[in-house]
Amino acid sequence: MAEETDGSRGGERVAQVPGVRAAADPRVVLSRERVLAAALDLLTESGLGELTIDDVSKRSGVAKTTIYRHWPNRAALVIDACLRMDDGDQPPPDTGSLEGDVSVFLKNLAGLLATARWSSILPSIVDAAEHEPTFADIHSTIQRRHAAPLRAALERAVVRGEIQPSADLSSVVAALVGPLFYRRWFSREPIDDKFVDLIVRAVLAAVPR
Amino acid sequence: MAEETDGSRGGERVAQVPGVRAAADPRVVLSRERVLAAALDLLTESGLGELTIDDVSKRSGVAKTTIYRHWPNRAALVIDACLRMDDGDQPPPDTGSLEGDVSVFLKNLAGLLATARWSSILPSIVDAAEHEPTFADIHSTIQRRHAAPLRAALERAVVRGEIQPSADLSSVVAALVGPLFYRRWFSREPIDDKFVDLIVRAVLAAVPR
DNA sequence: GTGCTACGCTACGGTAGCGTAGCGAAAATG
DNA sequence: CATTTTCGCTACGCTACCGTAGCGTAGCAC
Repeated sequence: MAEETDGSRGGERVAQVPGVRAAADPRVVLSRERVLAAALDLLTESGLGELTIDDVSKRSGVAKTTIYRHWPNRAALVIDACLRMDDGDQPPPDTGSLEGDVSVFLKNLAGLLATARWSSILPSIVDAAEHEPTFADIHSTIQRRHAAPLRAALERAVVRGEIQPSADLSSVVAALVGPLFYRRWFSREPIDDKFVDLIVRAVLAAVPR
Repeated sequence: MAEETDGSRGGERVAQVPGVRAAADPRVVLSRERVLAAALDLLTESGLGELTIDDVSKRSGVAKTTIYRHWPNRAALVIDACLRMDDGDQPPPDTGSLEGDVSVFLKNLAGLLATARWSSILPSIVDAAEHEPTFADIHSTIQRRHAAPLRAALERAVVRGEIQPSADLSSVVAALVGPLFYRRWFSREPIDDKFVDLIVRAVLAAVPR
C-alpha cells in the first residue's frame, strides 16, 4: 500500500530475490522505523485527525521530504502506523480449562486497556471506521487479530466438550469483552479483578455445555 | 459556555427577567435551530474533526458571520451540538419485573444503535474525550443521562428485593450494555433479539438476590 | 576509491479553514 | 411609523498543512 508506483523509482533493481522484498539499505529501514515510531507516539497523544506530517518530521528527526519518499501521502503513513500497532496483542493462554483461559485473557486485557498505547489509539480508528471504508477494513483486521486468542480458547473448549458446538462463539466473545471495553471507553471506570470475575462467572454459566 | 462575554454585546438589556434568558427575537431562535440541526447532520456524516463552520453555513443557509454572532468559536458550536444530541435517550421502562425492564431497555438500545444519529456521533466524542478534558466531561454527562433509565430500573429492583443491596449496579450496567456496544462499534455485527436474551439471562442469573 | 542511493535542507505553490470588518437590507419591537 | 436588532454578503488577513522541486552532502556497496 505504501509502495504505490514503485517501479517509477530506481531502488528496486536491488531486490533481485523476489521474496526478500529489498531488505537492503540500513538507512532506509532506520528512517522508516523512526518515522513509524514517532507517528505512533503522536497518534497516542493527539488522535488520528490531528496527526500532521510536519509533526512527525519534527518528532522523528526525519526530514519531511524523506517521509514523502517512503509514503505517497499522509493517509498511507497513518494506515501503515495503525497496522503496525501490535501492543494490544496477547499470547494465547492455555491453562487447560475454559474458565482459566478466559480469566487469564480478560485480566491481561484489563491491564492492556489501562496502559497500552493501543487502547488510546483505538477510539480514533473506531471513529474513522464509522465514516471511511478503508478504516473499516483496518479496524476489523485489528479486531480479529486481537480477539483471536480468546476465540481459540473457546474453540478448544468446544473440542474438549466443555461447550456445546451449537453455541454462538461470537456472542460469547462479545459478552466477555464488551463489558471491559465499556468500562474503558464509555463509563471510564477502572477495571478490577472482582469485575472480571463477575463477567466470567455470568457468561460461562449461561453458555450451553 | 456558548455565551462567553455576553455582556459585551447589547442584546441582554432585554433579558430583564433573569430566569427566562432572553427568549426574545424569533430570528435568533430560528438561526440557532437551523445551525444546530445542520451541525448535527454534518457530525453524523463526517465526524467531529471534519466539521467546519463553512460547511455548517452552507448546509444551514445561515451566513457564517451570523454563526459567529451566536457562538464565539468553532469549539463552542461543536460542544453545543453534542449536548443537544438527545436521540439516544429512552423513556424509562417500567414493566413491573426486573427482567422485563432490562429486556425492554436493551432491545430499545439495540434499535437505537442501529439507526440513531447518536450512535454515529458517539465514537467521535469518545475519541475526543481521550485527549481533551472538556470532551471527557461532555462524554460522561451524555453517558450518565443515557444509562439513567437502566440504572433506575435496577434500583427499583433493589427496593423490591429482587436484587441484594450489596450488588454493584455499575458493574451490572457495564455487563448488560457493554456487549451491545461492542457489537455496534468493535465487532460490527448486527444485534438480534437472541443475542440480547443471552446477555439478559447470563447477567441477571449472576446478580446476587 | 568510485559510483549509486538516500538523506537533509530550504524554499515553494496551493488550499482550507478560522475568525473579523464593514455595509446595506430586512425584520421585529413598541 | 421610527428605532433597534439581526441578518446576509463580500472581502479580507492569518495560519496550518499538504505535497513538490532542486541542490548539496553523507553513507552504503562493490
